[in-house]
Amino acid sequence: MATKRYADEGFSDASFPSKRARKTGDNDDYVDVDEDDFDGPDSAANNSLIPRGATINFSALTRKLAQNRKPNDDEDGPEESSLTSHRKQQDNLVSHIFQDQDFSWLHLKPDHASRPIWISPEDGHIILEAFSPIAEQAQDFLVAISEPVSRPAFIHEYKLTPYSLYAAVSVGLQTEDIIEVLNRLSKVPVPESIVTFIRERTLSYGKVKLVLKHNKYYVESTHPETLQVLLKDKVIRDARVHSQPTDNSIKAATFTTSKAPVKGNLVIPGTKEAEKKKDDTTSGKQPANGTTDAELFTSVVGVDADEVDEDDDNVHAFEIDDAKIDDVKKRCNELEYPMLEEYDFRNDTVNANLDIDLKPSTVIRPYQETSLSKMFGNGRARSGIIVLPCGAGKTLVGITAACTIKKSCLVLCTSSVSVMQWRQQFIQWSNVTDKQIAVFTADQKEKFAGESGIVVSTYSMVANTHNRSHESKKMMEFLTSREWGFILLDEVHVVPAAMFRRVVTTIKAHSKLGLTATLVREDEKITDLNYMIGPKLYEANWMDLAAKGHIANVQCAEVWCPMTPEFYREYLREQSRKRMLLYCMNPKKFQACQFLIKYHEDRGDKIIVFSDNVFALEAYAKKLGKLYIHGGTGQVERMRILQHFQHSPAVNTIFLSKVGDTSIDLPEATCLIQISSHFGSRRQEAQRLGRILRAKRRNDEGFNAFFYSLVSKDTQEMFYSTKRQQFLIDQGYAFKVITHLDGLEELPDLVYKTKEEQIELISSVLLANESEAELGTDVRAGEGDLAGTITSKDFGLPTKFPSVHRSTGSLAALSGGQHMSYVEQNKSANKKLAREAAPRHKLFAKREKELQTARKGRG
DNA sequence: CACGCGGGAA
DNA sequence: ACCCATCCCGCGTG
Repeated sequence: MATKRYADEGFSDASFPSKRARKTGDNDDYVDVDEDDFDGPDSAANNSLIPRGATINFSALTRKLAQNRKPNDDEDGPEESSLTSHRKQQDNLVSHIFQDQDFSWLHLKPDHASRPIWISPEDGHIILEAFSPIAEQAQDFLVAISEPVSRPAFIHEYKLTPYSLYAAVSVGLQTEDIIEVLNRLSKVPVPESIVTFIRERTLSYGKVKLVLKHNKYYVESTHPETLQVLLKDKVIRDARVHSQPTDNSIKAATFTTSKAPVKGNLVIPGTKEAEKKKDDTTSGKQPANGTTDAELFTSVVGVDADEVDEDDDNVHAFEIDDAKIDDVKKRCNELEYPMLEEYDFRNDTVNANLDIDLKPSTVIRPYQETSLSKMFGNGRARSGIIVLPCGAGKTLVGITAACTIKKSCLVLCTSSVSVMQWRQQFIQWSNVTDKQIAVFTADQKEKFAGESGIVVSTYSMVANTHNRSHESKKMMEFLTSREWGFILLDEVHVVPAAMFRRVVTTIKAHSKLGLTATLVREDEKITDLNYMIGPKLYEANWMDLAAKGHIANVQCAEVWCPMTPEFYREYLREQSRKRMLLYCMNPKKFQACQFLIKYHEDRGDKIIVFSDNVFALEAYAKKLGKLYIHGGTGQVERMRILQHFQHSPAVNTIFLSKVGDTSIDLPEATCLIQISSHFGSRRQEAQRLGRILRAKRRNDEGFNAFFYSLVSKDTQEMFYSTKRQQFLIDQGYAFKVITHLDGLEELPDLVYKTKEEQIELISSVLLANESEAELGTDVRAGEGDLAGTITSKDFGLPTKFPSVHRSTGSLAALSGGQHMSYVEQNKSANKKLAREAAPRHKLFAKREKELQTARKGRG
């Protein structure tokens, strides 16, 4: 094996990794063949990831290179012409996927077929062949260094960003190792531009840590020169504490040097390791290598962990005054050396320990263990964010982290319902006692007894500045006056909101863990989290978890409901707000909803129907004779309805408004129907889907849960629906479009079957709308607007109305012998729609312009 | 003091 | 371009 060979050649000294990286980082390495490389076929065949030592078949190589020439090269002869046509065919296929991007000029490595990734030199996008035998390991690596963009079945897309690289460095990866592994995985040599980008972005990011150790704060780095740079700054220099009074000029150049932290004998409770430890009394040995950072590399490229970590053996640090921490942090951000926070909780003797542990019966799942190993990989608690889908056990991850740190812990949630849930789950999974855990909300203001404990509260409780009750003030003093070992931020995607971000600064916590299922917002504030909390430590792949049976396998579908002529006429003449009501109340949608409920109730499913619009919610639920909950429903009534839904065989369907998105502890459901889905919130869509991910029974059909979006055809809903689905599509969910529900017409007691009923529905909608409109100060409809004219007030996009692209021709062909007729809505088509609808990014706009002028020049 | 209501905030 | 939720507080009852 080539790695071995390097060791034999004597490169295994301390500088080995960077030396080797320099060698392989040279792109020509893969094309230039020196005789050293002809060392037999076995060396390459055994390990597809070895860049050098591959047997190179020259004719194959030249053929490869020829094939990768631009297609418009001149060709003659009969053979070439067939080749040309083949190439054209290929080109069509490829350009369909990659749009206007053509990278066929890139040199493929000779053994490219066994390497699973491809890197775009222009924008740092990485394409992964998910069907590669080593895809899983490659995925582990890619998740660590880049941002997952899209992960459908076969081809995954990732993107290198400054943040992702920041995160990579922070979990312990080194610049040259990142480049090296990328190079080994890649079909094409890692482009120079990308190498430069990685070097630039990892030069300062993630290199500096703020560590609390033996109750002193240290600025720590594996690179002494980085510390020197920081000390050139006055603010930081002034914050420095010299342990022994020595002459500054000499002392300034020397740092405390110690062994780099290792995981050592830290055991995360609930893991297999912990299980082993219990049986094994002679537990002096290092735990089995399976969770360390270095393992990442071993699994991917077969480099020994020792080799990779050699640079990392020592860390250098200087102490700083704890009163000046905030100044130093701020200054480091300004200097572009953001400090990662690490908490050496095992050596914190000032803050009292909290005697909690997981119950012996509690065992965590492999991916939960993986996410926690990213956090505790070096034996300290790193601050950061863990992204897991709903129903995958985020709470247990948080609780396990708290049980590992064993210090006072503050948990913050978005609603009081989840406050109670967290408390309940803590008691369920760990041996925490009633006295150790306290709740702080508007109606319960408890403190824990003793030195240490857990407080569960809401963001608004802690962030609130105005109008404090006396009790709250006292409680806030309690929270702000003490040092917290650990702060858990549930639904961390809400934290960037201007108000909530205050909590991060007012509470003193040594380590912060953010949990979320959907690290997306429609604004760009999500990136702020990198510096407010820490980097993303782990993100699970939904499809992966579904395949392994941890979360439900969901069939997603978009049901197109045509508008009745009467409704469509009203729709066209109305303003946006009334339009929404009209497409929600579309009789065809009513019928589709009724049909789907019947269909799934007959299968024995439990169904939740979501509607953002309360008017529609009430109308649907009443018409179809189902129970419903919305914001106005009292707490007691809510519980009663949910109880019925959960236990009574007579109640299999409930209707929910936005209350269902968060703040309701929903029982398990297996089918979900959305009847109103306007604004394009990807997060809401994902959150709703998450409501059925817990369902894992009925495995016989292959799918355990169903997710339907009912969409009124040729309305704005089509556009929003596409936008909303984007997050799930990126996670790998395929939305099918249902244009016809077979058997709907034959449904007994089908609602709104006659024209008279439909007309009546319209007038009730318009009437309700009138009275409701009086409350608001909506702009009245323009007097001169004619029916059928799309006014300029309408969303500003009249020419790009998405329905134009979505309408299908013949429906007859789609209705097969099945209960439902499906037509595949492919991902790229969805993406295309989204791209056309949304304003293009500057970069793309520029590119497009260039291409257009180029085309003009040619034609 | 346990409620239910209305108000303000975001 | 926007409604629906939540939260907290304070006040009034039984």
